[in-house]
Amino acid sequence: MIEKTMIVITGPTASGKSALAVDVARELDTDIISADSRQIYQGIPIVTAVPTFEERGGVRHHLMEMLPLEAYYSASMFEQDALRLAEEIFRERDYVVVCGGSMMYIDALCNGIDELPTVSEEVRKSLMMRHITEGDEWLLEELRRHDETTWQRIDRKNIKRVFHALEVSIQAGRPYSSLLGGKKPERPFRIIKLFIDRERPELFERINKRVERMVEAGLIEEVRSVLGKRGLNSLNTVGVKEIFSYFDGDLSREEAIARIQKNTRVYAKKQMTWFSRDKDIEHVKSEEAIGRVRQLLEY
RNA sequence: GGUUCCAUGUCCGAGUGGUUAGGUACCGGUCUGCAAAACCGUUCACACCAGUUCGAAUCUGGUUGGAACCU
Repeated sequence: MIEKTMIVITGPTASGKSALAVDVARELDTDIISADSRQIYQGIPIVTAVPTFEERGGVRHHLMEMLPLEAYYSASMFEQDALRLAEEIFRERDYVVVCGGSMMYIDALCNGIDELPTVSEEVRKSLMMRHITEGDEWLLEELRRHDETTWQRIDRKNIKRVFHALEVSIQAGRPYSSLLGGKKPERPFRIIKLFIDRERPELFERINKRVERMVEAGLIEEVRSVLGKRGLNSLNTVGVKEIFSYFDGDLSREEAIARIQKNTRVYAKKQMTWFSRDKDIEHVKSEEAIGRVRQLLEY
């Protein structure tokens, strides 16, 4: 019998992941699980490039447009949801396709992520208040008190991470560092991880064009419709912040669009950097990708 | 044609005789819970030509380019 196999398709934004995933899923007659931290939200399909009905080619897509913008979500929650879905799909199929560019989500799904307590609103709020009044130095001292190990090795300029390590330590009642380093879990299925490579000039060209298409498709109106919710993390997204600046009058329409293109390129580069050190990933050229999948699955 | 003003790295932008502005992009990197987040590193200048000076991005003259106003 065939070993259950998860085919993970990732790559920089605008590299053509979604289309490839649909091709593969159709060929294998299975579903797609989206691994995208923004497409999971409802209300911003244009700016997050959610595939249209036609683009989905009849393939069922999971974990897409399923949460209100206010909802909290994380890599760990994604791991749980994706594993549960995969298990369900594997009951009837031998394959499942995962597609997305959210680096940490893919890492959590493939390699697992340590179990951490969910930080309560009370802990988070009170820490936030004190941080505001006492400042970064105080926060660092607190971290040192609660978790010397993490204090030693953390990037102390990255206050977001300092804050998180501290809030988890407080919530757990033990150092954050003591909660890490769990064993890499064994997944009950084979994982094939592919990264779509594209020449940088070509990728950048695709990004620029895609942003233009988004504008034509109603990007600005879409962002206007969520203007009242600005400030939410789900809207701290390339393509949304720049249009907010345009509404504020800080940028002209053209400047805003150019900046979206620029920031999308920056994001694509981050994705490339992240995956460049993943030794389990296979880099494939976009035009060779489908052939490589067939080869790997021994057709 | 005349008068005045301007000319700084990809872009924005400070400096007005003598140590790195800064930001941003590019390039490179970090990453175990909001990750399309957050953070870090390197590189890149003083429009051009003369002159003054121990020393000029900074002062003087000219050249080129630009802006505003006048005719």
